Amino acid sequence: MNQISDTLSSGLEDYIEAIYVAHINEASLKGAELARKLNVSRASVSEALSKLVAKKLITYNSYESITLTKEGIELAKAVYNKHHILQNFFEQILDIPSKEAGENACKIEHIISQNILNKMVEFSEFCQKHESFITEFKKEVTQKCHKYHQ
Amino acid sequence: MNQISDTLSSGLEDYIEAIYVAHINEASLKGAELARKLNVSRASVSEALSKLVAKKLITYNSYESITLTKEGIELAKAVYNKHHILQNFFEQILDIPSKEAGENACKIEHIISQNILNKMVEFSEFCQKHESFITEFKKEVTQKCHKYHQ
DNA sequence: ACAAAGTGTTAGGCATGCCTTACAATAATT
DNA sequence: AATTATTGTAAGGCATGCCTAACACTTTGT
Repeated sequence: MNQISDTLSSGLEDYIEAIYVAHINEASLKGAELARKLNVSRASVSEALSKLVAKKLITYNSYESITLTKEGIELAKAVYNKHHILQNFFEQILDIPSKEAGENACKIEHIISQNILNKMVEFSEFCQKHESFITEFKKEVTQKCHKYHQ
Repeated sequence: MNQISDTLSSGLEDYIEAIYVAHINEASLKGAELARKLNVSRASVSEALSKLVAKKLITYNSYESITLTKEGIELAKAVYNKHHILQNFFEQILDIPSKEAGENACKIEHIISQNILNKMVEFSEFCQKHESFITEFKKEVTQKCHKYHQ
C-alpha cells in the first residue's frame, strides 16, 4: 500500500521541493548534488528517489539528472508555495531574519493547514494596504530592544 | 546515550504536555487515561512513560497516578507556553477557529523557534493596543468570503 | 472472596528516515 | 586505454513512534 498515495511524508516533500527549486532554476540535478544540498548521504537520496519514482512524481535513471513529472511539478509547487507563504509572513510581518524565517518555514510547511496559510496571505495583503501599521510595529520592537540593552 | 538529554522528541513533548495539563487542573492522571486523551494505545503510553522516568521528568509507579518532577514541570511549562502562544496567535490575529488553531499549535509547537514565538507575542500585544486594526481585518475577510459565495 | 473490569507491560511488527560500509558503475582526466 | 574521481546502490543498523496480541496485575462490585 501507499505506493502512489496522494500525500507525501515530510521527508519526501523536502526532496521533491529541492528538486523543484532546481527545476525552476533550469539547473540539472543529480542525486549526489541533491545529497549535498540537503545534507544527507547519497544512500538516503537513493532511497528517497526510488520512492518518488514509485509514486510517479519524478523520472530518474542512474547517472542522469532528475526530472519532475507533471504530477510531481504540481505537488512540488504546492509545497514550495507553502514555504514561501510562511517565509514571507515571518519576514514581512514578524520581522524575522531571512535565514531563520527560511529554516522555520522548511519545517512548518509540512504540517500547517491550508486554511492558516490562506489567512496569512490575506493578512499580509491587508497589511500592505495599511503600510504604516507594520512600520509602527517594527519601530516599537526596536525601541523595546534598546531598552533591554541599555 | 540520551538518557537524560536536555531536549525531548516531539512525541515525548506531547506526553509531558498532556501530563502538565492534568497537573494544572489538579486532576490525577493514570496511563490508561493518558492513552485515551492522546488517542494512542496503552502500550505506547507505557513506553513513553518509561522514557520520561528515565529522564527524571516524571515519577510513576504502575497503577498510581503520574507526577511531574520539578524539571518535568519546567520543561512541560515551556512546551505548554509555546502551544498557547501559537493558539492565541492563530485565533486572535488570524481568526482561525479554535479547534483548528489548537491542532496546528500542537504540531508546530515542537519545531518553531523561540524567536518567532516572542515576535508573535509582541505582535499580539501591539495589535491589542490598536484594536481597530484586527477588527478591520476580520471584517474585510468576511466580506471577501461573501463575495466568493455569492 | 471471586469474577469482571480496568490497567500495565512485553514481545513482535510496521513505517519513516537517517547512517556507514562496501561495492558497482559511469565519467573525467591524464 | 588506464587511472582516478564521482556517482549510485545494497545491506545492515539505529532511533522514533505507533500498533496488536497476549499476558499479568489490581481494583471494583456483587
